Amino acid sequence: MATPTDEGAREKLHFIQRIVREHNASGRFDGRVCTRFPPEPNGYLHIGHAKSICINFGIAAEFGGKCNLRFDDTNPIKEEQEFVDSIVADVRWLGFEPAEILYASDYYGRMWAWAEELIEKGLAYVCDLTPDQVRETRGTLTEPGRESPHRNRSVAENLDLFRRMRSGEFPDGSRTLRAKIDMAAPNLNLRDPVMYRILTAHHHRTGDAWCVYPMYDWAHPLSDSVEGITHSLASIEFENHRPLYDWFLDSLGIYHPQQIEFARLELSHTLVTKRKLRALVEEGHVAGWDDPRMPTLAAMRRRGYPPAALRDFAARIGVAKDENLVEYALLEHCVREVLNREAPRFLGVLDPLRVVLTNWPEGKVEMLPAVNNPEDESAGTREIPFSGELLIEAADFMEDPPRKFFRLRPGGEVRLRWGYIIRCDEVVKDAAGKIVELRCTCDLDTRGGHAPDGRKIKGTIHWVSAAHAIPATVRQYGALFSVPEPGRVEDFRTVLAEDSLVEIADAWVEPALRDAEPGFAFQLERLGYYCVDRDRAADRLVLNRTATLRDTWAKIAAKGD
RNA sequence: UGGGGAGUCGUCGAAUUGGUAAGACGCCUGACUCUGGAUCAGGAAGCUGAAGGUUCGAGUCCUUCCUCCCCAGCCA
Repeated sequence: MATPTDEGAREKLHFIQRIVREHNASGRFDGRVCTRFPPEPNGYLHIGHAKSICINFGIAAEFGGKCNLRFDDTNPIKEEQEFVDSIVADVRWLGFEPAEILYASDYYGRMWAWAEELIEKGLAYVCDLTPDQVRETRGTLTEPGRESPHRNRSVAENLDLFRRMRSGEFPDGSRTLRAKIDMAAPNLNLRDPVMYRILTAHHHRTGDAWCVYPMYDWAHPLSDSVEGITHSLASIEFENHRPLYDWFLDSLGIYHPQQIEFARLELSHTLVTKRKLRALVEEGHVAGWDDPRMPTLAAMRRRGYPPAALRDFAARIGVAKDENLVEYALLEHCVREVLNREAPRFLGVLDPLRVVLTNWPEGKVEMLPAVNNPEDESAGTREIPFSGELLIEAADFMEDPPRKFFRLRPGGEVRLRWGYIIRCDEVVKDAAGKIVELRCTCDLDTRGGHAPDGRKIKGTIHWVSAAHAIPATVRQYGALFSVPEPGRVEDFRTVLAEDSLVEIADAWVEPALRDAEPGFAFQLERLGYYCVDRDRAADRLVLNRTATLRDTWAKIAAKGD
């Protein structure tokens, strides 16, 4: 393993990597590295969790250690098996295999024994105060709290009461086990924190075996200790809890991991708060936890984001302690980078405009070869049917175009991708003046798009053969919120973007896409990256737009106005 | 106004730890191009929250101040 003094000293390491190196160098954990990702199974994982997962599994892999997936399942009221299943699936999808999948609830027995040990040491007591009374006696940020009248019960009485709490003798909320620390501590977490509360609830794993459940602050350090975790990586809001983490472990005199806190990720134009995401789902602002507009991993998977892009994103945003708001554009960049390299290309038209080739032989259909992926020769080629009646993108024709518009115009020429060069001879309009058809001449000598006379054709547009194209419903997704920091607005519901989902029912794609399976990711040339949604039916293709392509023309056009 | 954290280009984020402010995304130019994609080349953009101080020299050390975040769940 590298030490801080060797060549590696010049590498750019983040502060956690540095700490681990120092520990390895000093032998604090005998060169061992063991981390854990500890989600509570009360919701779906989001992009913020992906950062944590990548850091925890990444540190373990980097130092030849291991990383566990441990469910922090200490609150049966909020937790469900559905969430543990989705979390396991999401972690694996992201590309990580836990050394072990464990549950804090696996340690309930040991935790109980340790609690009795603390009582015997005079460091914990059963308190009969109600929740309201506990709050009233806790003090405030500037005033110390008052000691509970039950603080000095005898060990025997505490033990007796504690065991009776477990046997179901007392009603919910009537008693708690509290650590006897310091009601005047400036750190509120040290003012005799609750270790156990009485909760008559069915637990998704332990069933009805318990009616007392441990609090996070008590359960977490013990779970870490049991598993031999070396570096307990937590988000910054747990920094205030570290003294308590240390106090429990030191009071018990058991193996003591090092807790290290890092800043959680904030992503622009979205929310990474479970509570608010739940509200979006429950209030129907989105179609579910995996609605492709959501920042959950399930949604990103459905949207077509490759897991490799998320890992790359996590690596690029870095690890530090200051608050940060990462621009969504960086995530999109990572997504495009992977997809550009891997996604096969196809042609499809979202807003069709009919083109009739007046000189094309009646009824003739030609199969034209097309390259599947210019970034990957091994992706091979396919054939696309070409005929005398085509559909092109309405935006690729302008009757009176501005300067620098090099697509189709009256009397102008344009190349059909992988096809022929055509010239627009006539614009057909309906009674309302709307353009409904273009009558064009096809230069029959330009098959494949090459002009034998060497003339330059600046524009190339996408198309499909009207008779062969298959219909598709396309869901175009954009940012869920119209402002960069919806989390800072009084009510995030007021800044929900109205056009975050635009469904196009009349899109047409080339026939090669007919049998594409849900999840299949590809590029619709000149439009963006798409994937087949699980909503697709045998007779109806449903596509999700994963991301757009960079659109230089849009910028030019916008400036022109 | 108690305690704990944090302040470096628009956004992230480095700086061998006192030695003369990386890189990435975004933005702007240009080249190239059968995706106005991709790629390539170049550019603008921070005097490092502020003010003092130490020093030949400070983002790095000292002092004072300012701003932001977290904590008063029997949530995690």
